[in-house]
Amino acid sequence: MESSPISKTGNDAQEDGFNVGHGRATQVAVETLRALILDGVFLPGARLSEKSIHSKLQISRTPLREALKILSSEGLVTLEPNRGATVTQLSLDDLRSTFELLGALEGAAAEFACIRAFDGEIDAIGKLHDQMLACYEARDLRNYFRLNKAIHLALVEAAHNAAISRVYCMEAARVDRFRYSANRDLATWSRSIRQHEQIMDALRLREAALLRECLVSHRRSGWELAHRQYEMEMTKTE
Amino acid sequence: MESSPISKTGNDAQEDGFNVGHGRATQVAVETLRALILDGVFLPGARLSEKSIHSKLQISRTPLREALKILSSEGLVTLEPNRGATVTQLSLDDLRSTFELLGALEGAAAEFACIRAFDGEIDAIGKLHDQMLACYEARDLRNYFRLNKAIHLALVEAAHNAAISRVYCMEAARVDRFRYSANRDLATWSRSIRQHEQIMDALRLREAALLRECLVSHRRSGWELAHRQYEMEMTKTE
DNA sequence: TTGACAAAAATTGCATGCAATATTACTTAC
DNA sequence: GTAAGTAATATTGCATGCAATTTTTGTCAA
Repeated sequence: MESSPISKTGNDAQEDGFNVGHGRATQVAVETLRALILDGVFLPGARLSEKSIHSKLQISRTPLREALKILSSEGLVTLEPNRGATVTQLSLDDLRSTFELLGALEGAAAEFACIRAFDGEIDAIGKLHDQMLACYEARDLRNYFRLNKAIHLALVEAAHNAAISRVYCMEAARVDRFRYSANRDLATWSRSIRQHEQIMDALRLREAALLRECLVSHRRSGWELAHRQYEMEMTKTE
Repeated sequence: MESSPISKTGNDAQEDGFNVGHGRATQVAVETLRALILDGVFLPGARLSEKSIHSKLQISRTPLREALKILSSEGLVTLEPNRGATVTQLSLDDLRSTFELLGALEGAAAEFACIRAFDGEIDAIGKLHDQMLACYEARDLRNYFRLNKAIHLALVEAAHNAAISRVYCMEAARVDRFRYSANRDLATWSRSIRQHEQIMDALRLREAALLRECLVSHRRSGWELAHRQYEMEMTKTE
């Protein structure tokens, strides 16, 4: 070797140590961006210019563009031809229709779960439920949300329907920010707890129609909270 | 101009006349590939190597790769790292779960449609229904399928729920090949017609529960047909 | 012939350069 | 000062070249 070692085609720009190797940059870009959007680091409406992200995340433009295309078809990012990407801004109608969709998915999942779930799965949901109750007693909102989300997901998965699970996860992610908002009074919180108690009872008895009814009602409450949260964010931003 | 006109960076390879201009290659790639996959030109399991498609469709690799990423998140294409893309092969379980999902979506849409649909929308569905009946009488299978699909779509759209419509279209496309298979005897066909009559009646009366019941029943029949079609294709291929 | 191993070819993944388009800054007339 | 027009700048879209990886081919020993 006569000259200094040339690693790749001008890869010298990448100075950080954790090069994940070949064939993962797009994947990394998708996951990083998705996390940043869902965690609210990139707020709705924010421009995601290729250059700014490139310099921030040290991801080259090609995998970045592929990632943006993927996130766009997930609905997290909005692409305008020759104008670049922005974080998708949900309209109130988007939010409403997505909540109705999630309700439909949970309702259907509930019926299938009553038929197909293993006893072990129901027990596992029961355990999550108990943990969630403990968080409620301790007024631990953060973990309450986490467990709440886990319960709803576990219930959907208990339906043993890959398509429903897949769509549910994707759509739920888009509106999570509004589902788990911090502004809830104790009355609202305790009502949610009571609904979850009913849900657990119906699930344990495998009463499909009843469980569906509980979930529909629960979701209606969830929508009202999300709606308020949405209005609040909008007025705050204005 | 002294030398011969240089158009773009070696764009001379593109000899066909219909250059759509700047900023549309990826879009074109997505739509072309999607059509080719859904029309069965590229069969499930077929490899979609970048080079072969590039030479066939005259689309350069960058927009092609972006298109494949998009189709992958739509579920039409399966990507394996460093191994390229293949047309997604649905397992029987994928097919079942997708049919169940479509049932859930149509069921929910039915209830919303009974509340929200304009009279004009219901009339329009009625017109499609009558046209479909005429195709049945004429034993015009091709147009029967086309109208059948249009009716189901119009019913979902009558729910005025963008999220449900979006997911329905995407998931329905993935399994269309199995829904509208040619191998149906007259008895099956006439049963489907009778179910559609009931659906129209329930919709006109805006009887949500009844309409849901009709759709669930209709879809169960559809699943049985699709299941048979799937088994047939599998045994034929083996 | 079969198996393991290695070289060669093919294929994917990524970085980058240039063209096309959009946006901003600037000039000038009114 | 404002509006319209134009030049300058920035940004996106795409083609291509090279590195990394996988697949195929070729070789030789058992």
